[in-house]
Amino acid sequence: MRMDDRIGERAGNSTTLRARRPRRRSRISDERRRDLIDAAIRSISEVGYNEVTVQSICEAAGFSRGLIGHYFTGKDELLLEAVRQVARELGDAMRAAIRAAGPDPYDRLHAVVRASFTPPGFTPEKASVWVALTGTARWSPSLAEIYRSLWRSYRQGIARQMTRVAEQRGVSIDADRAALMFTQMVEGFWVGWTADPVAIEPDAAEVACHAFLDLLLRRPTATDVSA
Amino acid sequence: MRMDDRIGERAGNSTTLRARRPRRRSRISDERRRDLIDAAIRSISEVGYNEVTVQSICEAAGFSRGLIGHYFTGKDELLLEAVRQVARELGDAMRAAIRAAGPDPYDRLHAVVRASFTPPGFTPEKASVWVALTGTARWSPSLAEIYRSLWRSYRQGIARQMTRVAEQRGVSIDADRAALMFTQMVEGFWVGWTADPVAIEPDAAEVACHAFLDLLLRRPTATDVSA
Amino acid sequence: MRMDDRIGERAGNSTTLRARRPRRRSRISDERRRDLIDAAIRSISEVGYNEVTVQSICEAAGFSRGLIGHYFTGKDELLLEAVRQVARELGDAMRAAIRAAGPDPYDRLHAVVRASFTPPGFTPEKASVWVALTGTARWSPSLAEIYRSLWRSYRQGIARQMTRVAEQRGVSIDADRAALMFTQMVEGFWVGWTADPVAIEPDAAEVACHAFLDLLLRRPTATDVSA
Amino acid sequence: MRMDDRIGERAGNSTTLRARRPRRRSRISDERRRDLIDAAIRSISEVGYNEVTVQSICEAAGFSRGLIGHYFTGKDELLLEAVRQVARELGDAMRAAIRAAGPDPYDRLHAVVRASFTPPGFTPEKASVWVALTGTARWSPSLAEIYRSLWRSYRQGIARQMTRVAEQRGVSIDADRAALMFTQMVEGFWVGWTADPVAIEPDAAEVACHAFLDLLLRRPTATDVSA
DNA sequence: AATGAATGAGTCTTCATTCAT
DNA sequence: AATGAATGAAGACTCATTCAT
Repeated sequence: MRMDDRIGERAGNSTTLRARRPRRRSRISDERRRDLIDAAIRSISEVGYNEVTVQSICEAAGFSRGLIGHYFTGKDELLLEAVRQVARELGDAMRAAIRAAGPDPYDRLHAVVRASFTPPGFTPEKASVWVALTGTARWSPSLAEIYRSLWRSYRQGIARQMTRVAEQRGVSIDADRAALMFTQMVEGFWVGWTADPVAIEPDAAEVACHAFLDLLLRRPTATDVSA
Repeated sequence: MRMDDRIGERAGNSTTLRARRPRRRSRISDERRRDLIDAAIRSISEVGYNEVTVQSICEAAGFSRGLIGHYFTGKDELLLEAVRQVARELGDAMRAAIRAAGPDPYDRLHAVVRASFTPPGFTPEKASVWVALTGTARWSPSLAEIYRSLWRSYRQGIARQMTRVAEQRGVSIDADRAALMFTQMVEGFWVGWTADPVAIEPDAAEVACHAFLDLLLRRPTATDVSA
Repeated sequence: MRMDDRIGERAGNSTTLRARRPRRRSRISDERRRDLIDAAIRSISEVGYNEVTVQSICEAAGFSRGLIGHYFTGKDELLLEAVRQVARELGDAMRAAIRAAGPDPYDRLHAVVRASFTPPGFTPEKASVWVALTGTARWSPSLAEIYRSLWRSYRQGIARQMTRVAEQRGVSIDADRAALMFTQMVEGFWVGWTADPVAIEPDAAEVACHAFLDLLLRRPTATDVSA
Repeated sequence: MRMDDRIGERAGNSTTLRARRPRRRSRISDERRRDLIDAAIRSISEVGYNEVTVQSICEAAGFSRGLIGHYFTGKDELLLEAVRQVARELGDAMRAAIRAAGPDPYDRLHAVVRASFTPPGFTPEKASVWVALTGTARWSPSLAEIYRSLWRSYRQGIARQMTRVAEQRGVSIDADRAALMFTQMVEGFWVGWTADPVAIEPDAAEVACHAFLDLLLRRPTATDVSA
């Protein structure tokens, strides 16, 4: 199916080509949209992004095929909303973890690590949707945008905390580069777990990321040569 | 399209229901298979794994649609071969880089890093095919197998060299975990570059990975807390 | 096209690889299935079993090509149902004729003959579908089964009535063999009419079959040598 | 595949639309044509008329796919020749049987019966090709013509012999009708054996046809009522 | 003479979408 | 609000045929 990026915007805002009544947002309307989005997430996770069909989604939602047309301009929009939803929940989980970790930047970093590999931030469903997204983003501006914004804000937060820890410890680091290394390692673990869950387990991934932070933020020896 | 994993094996071995001519491997036959595989790689890279069609491949190859049937069981087998080909070339490039780097394990590690982000190992085409693979492997045993084998051998090589460097330097590391961290960081950079080529550039990725190695293998301070 | 005999069973029972909605039998659903089956019969009769296409059927039914997928697993299933339908109607017509003929076995035999060459049992459409079936049954277990069951029951009924007439008249016959001769003669006339309608007309065929019955069931001379 | 009846004529005579070198009949040329025709017969018998492909024929002949174009205008012509060949051999076998039976018309009739259900006239291969023909003749003028001519001559011969026997015995029969009954019974047995070889065996068929002749040609009682 | 490489038309099937009820 | 009937476009695959070698 072709990701039609013109309808990537929110349904409410978009003016699609063929006139379509905007269906004012009632209580039940929101509920159905949500039902379908959740079903889409489950369905992607189950059969894969390529194999999802309107049929498989509506079956997962317990509704008939035709319903989708009442709440979304089409399959593409629904899928996009589903991915957006996952991205939003990932971001929310991170923020919540940071908030819960208290003010200490070191604690916060490790809280982010934990949140990155344990529910509700990391779940099999979310991870597989996310990885499906990464595998398609290159050819879909809308998905790429979702990808960019999640990591951009994640990365910024990480860099900020790293800077503070480094300052606390008197360590000098290139925070931007370190944050980049960190986010891509996390990304790599997500992808790895999805593609090869035997070799890459969430627990090990979490431990590895904690270790990376410590490696990065430990005080170097006098003779240290690292850049 | 459904990745039918039963036909993942080489065409020569598979016995489909309808007897299929074993197609003696002639010179031209091999050449055409190669042509089509290359075209498939280009086509995946151009339009994405989901959007590749027999037509897009054959157009890229400069042949008519029907030709695929002469050299492959079907589209699925061709795509699989294309992905295998990419994986093989990635592996070959790594091995060649190591060989070229000479015997020193430290040089070898950095050579692998370089090869991971510069041609011929890393090319936009290969990277995008690879990332398409990672986004689908979860739902396709054949793709998952390709994924596993590439990283498994890559990881082993890395761990071996890391162990040797650590011994040389008198540093104690958990080589397996370090290798895991390393491979997933590389994977994360590949995915990141593909999905967001502006934020993540191959050069920066390479620098970051070199830095990671140094971080990992530098002599720690007496007070260091890392595992 | 290949007659896939694995899907010869009713759609409701079959479990195909991809789960297929059992399609609740609604009023309109039954009606459409029937429409398509009738159209398939017309289409076979018109262009021949080998030349029937999904398109020719749907055109005959006045629907679009895609509809077939809603009501049948595929073309094969539809064709099989069409042939089953013809066989069923043939059997029904015979039974109805026998019932209408009253209790006398001699009357019943001739009623069967009449029904075998006049509507509604025998119609050009039914005959041509039937003959198409006979020409393919050898290579299709499902069609062969249809063939077998029709004639088996036809033959049994004939043999029973023949036995009774023979008893009435004090004639000794080998009823099974006679029934076999009879059914194959009828079959031969059907085939003959279809392939060469000029030489073999239904009227003549009917007369011939009546004559055969009389020949068989007449009282023999004292010197008769027939077995 | 569409039976293109315009090329039903012999290759040598026909002027097909696209210019085609007539390929003068050399020794080897005739041999190859014959090879291909035989292979076509085997192939029809094996996979059915509908499923025969140029590939299956050429494989059966031990040649490559392209060869067919050298000796026939196309698949259709080859199939037609194959069917013609079968019809010719059936006719030849009947004539040979009659000749071998000597001058007595009664012997001749039974010789025809025997030849109709035993090799070389009747063989599984020939029978299945023949039945495939009967199932398609309705929609193909060329096949219909083959059908007609075989039975026409068969029927004439039978009628002639029946007349002679009837005269010898002083029995009055409608020879044409009797011949028709006879040929259609034979046809019905052929079809029946092909479609349901368990219920209808050649031996039983032969016995039944002998019985039919005796039934037909026995001296009737004074009170006989048959027409 | 024979091969097999290449073509492209034709067919079945899937599926997103529309719409009357 | 929800259904499911119907459409038609798009894709994969088969296969007869052509033709250079």
